[in-house]
Amino acid sequence: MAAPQLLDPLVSLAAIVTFEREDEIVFQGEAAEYCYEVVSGCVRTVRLLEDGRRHVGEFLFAGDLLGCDSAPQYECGVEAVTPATLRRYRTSAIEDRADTDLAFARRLRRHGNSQIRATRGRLMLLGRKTATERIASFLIEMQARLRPSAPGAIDLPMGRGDIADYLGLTIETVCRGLAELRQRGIIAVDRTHIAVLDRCGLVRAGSDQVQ
Amino acid sequence: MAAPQLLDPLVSLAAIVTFEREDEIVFQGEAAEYCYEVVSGCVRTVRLLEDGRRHVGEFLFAGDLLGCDSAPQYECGVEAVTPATLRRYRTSAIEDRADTDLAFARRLRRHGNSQIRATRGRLMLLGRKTATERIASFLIEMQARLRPSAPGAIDLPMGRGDIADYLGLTIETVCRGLAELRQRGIIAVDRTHIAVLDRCGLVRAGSDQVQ
DNA sequence: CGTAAGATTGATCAGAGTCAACGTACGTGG
DNA sequence: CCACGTACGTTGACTCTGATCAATCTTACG
Repeated sequence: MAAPQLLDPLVSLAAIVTFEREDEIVFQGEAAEYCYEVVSGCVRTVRLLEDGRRHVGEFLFAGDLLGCDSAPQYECGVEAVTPATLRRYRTSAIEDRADTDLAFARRLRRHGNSQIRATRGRLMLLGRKTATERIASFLIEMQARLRPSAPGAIDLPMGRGDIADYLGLTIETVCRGLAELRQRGIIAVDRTHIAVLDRCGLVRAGSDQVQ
Repeated sequence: MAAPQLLDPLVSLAAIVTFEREDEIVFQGEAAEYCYEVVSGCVRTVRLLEDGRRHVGEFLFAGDLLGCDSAPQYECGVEAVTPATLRRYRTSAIEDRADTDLAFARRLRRHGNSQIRATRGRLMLLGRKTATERIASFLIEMQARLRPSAPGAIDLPMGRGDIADYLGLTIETVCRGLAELRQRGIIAVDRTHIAVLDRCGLVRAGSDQVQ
């Protein structure tokens, strides 16, 4: 997700915006005037069905981009998981730059391509993996994306409800999956803090090797 | 998925390749040298887990593009659902053109963005919708993408197994979901031929309106 | 210290998966 | 042209994973 320096050429055009925990950053369906780069904190994209079913599309951390897919309206809401600081760009500024700067356009294209690949990987997870496999895959993803405070440590900024909605499960099933991985000696769990004790076991539990 | 004329500027560089039903067009993991445009027929992208679980990423029809995300290897296999004709381009030809032609680069970017949006819509489907909702959404998608032989007619080129792997279900559950929609008077089913009798009912059954 | 929000665990339920039987259409060859 | 065989689709019976409902525990915070 991180796209180092992708928007650096435009940084002088950015407004800095800050949000508290649980603040609404973008509303689903609103006209998509801005896109964002996360400077610090964690945010989530959220979609709702009429009856209240909720889906978290992705979690975004420092360096990640948001809303750069130039849809006319935001197709999902964006909310702050933790206090968060973002740089806000006009969508048109990005488009204009891409329309005049080939190197910038190439980097934007590469970023979009890696987004597609990441999203497609999640389709297999949601369509075909068991609850425990999803949780193991999630921990592997977070370990790769979060700076560890100690080797093997994962400090999750989001609660169990967010994880559940990200993985297409319920809160209770997330708890039970974590408990199972703990009982198998693969991780240690303490609320937001996870310690990976057996990295290979975790990868195996996630069924992440294909073919 | 369709991107009218996107690759037209390169059409003189294309090789025409044809495949029979169930032929392998691209192997998962292979070096991604080519990308394709479907000229006729239907193809599917497929991913496998070690234990044989299968996921169909997408179905592609005439005008749709394939493998244009410039990954170093193909992240999923591609197979012919029906006899199919494709135009084959070197990935490098597309990249080179995008690196020198701003208008082409913009169209390629728009295409990628619409791919991302379509894929994200599928995340909600796989993560939060019931079997019958998935099937209703699938029929709505196919109705929009396939040329109808008569008003309300959907002639599915793919079998129940492919539909099941596309929706994260089993063959039996797909059959039962179709049977339920039939019993509710929303569709008529005859093997590959579906008739939509109650378009509004189908949309409602798919829970496709958000918020 | 009291309260509230979140996490965990247990008991029960239901939706989808599995296993199995049967039906139907199509293709091949006698 | 019919008989057979095969592949695919459908339906039924039963199972199981994960959802739901409920109670308890933990932690953070006023």
